[in-house]
Amino acid sequence: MNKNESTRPSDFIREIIDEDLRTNKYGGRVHTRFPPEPNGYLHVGHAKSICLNYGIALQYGGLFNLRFDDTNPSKEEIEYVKSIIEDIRWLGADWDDRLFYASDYFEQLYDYAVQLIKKGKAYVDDQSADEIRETRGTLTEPGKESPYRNRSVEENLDLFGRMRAGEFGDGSRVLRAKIDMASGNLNMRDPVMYRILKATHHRTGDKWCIYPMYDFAHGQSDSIEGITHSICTLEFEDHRPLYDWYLNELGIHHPQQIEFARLNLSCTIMSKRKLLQLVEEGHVNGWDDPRMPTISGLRRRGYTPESIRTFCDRIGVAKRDSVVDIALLEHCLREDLNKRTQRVMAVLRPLRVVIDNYPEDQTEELEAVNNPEDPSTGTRKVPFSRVLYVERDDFREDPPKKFFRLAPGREVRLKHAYIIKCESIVKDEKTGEVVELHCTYDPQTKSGGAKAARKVKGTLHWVSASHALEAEVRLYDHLFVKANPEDVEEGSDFKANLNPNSLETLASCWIEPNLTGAKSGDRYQFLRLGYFCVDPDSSNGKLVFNRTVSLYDTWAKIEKAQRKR
RNA sequence: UGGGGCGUCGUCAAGUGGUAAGACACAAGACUUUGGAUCUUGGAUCCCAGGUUCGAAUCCUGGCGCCCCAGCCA
Repeated sequence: MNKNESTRPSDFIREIIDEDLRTNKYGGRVHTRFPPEPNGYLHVGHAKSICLNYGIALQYGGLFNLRFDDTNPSKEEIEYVKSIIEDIRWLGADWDDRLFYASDYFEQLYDYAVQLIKKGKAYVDDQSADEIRETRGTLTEPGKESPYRNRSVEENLDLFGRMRAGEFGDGSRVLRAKIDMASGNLNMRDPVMYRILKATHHRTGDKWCIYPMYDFAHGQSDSIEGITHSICTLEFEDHRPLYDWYLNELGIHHPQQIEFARLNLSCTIMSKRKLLQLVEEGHVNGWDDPRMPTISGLRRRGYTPESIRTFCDRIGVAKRDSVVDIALLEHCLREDLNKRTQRVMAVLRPLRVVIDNYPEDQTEELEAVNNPEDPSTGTRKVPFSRVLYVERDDFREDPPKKFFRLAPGREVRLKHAYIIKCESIVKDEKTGEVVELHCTYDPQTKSGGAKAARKVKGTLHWVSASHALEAEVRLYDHLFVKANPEDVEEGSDFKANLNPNSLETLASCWIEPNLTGAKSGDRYQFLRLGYFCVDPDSSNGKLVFNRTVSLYDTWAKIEKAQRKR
């Protein structure tokens, strides 16, 4: 990420920060954080938050912390903290040595709780979870005060100490803040601060058997770290009064919580719970399945961190619920890949072509530009010979209007090579399927040659049959068929909208020999087809490619329009 | 019938009383040895209704609509 402010849009959060800087609210400091709970993998929605928080720190010359909100040992795992760290690094955010965990603060948090008890602002409640729920009231009715609400400070102190000591069973008691059971804001109706959970924590082990709730841990952790602007999503708006209450009662450094709308993307889902469901029920092949909106999925798919950052900049930051068209993400991807990716030829659905008038034993090394967008990347040699493969889609026995590709009697240019003409076709006797094309080439039309200027309507990519490498190619499409996956019939759920064709595997494709030795993660543009990257499933013997995103396909659009007529 | 938010082009999103940026998508065209890339062109009166004002998307009043909250989850 860079701090190029001219391209960075302003938003209401930066306006608040500008104002705080103007009034010297935090002594000119700007300090943000990203506070993930390690109970799942990060997705693009998190990327938006990371880019926002890190971007602001960078822009204002401030600091950015990574802090795991690990206050619920029953849901959290070390596997998730590892993946989260890896993903944020990959995205390009940098927290220097400020990697923290809410669990680092358990002792301090405990002390804060004791302070509140001493102030008469917190009490131990012996009611069961059910009783607490029942007495919380409803959206329209106030709650009832707990019979234990007015215990003495001494008794509360004693009980809380014994809770920590492990004298009581899970769920038998909680520590509650004493606020207002009649508040219109349910979060203020004596919220639970600590619960008893005899579970092993991935960092603190069995040291604790009481754990702070999010509301009690989050704001105080922000405070301890000296955070100035605590940026979170809209659903925490209702929690801000509580966030403020704890900090005010404790009289400690008071960051400002600011809420923004989380990212929603069309044709996919962002709920961690549902993503987990897709993984566990085998609808996808893991968290890093290239169809997943997870950072690890996007990475494996071939997305660049730059393209994701650009995307996050372009979608803006606001407070209204919104659904961003996934086409924008894909546009940012293509824009980046177009500039940086080497062009290469690959034939996904091969159709054999024999150039009848080309010498049987001859091979030419033709010069091919690596990237027309970046001449400094130079050229490479591509072998040409008598037997080639072209794309099956590039031939039609009975071509429709505006079809500029190969057909009986038609001429076409082979990229970097010659103009060829289709003289005859060979069909499978039984199925009638076209299995081979016989063509002639015009030696005068060699690319770069004297008479190369002759124009033909179409240009095809190709590969020399005897030189090409065989590869597996995985084509991906949107995970869901509807823009809004939740748009389903009564009684059904989002899985009904899963796209049955989101993955198509092509087992034997042919790619130009220059890709020998391509490594996992390497990205290429397959000419006229799209951007592809080498999947980690590749072995020495066989390369496996993921289609990151297709190229804009004007012909497909024309054809679709023709079908409508 | 409680509390908290939000409503500007198909989708995001600027605009902060002076006469509706930009991006994506879409459509049309130019160019092209990737039907790629690139370039040009096109389109919103701002949820509704009143009001204030010379002038309102921006201010006031009243509606309507959408989202979030009743975990000892975050």
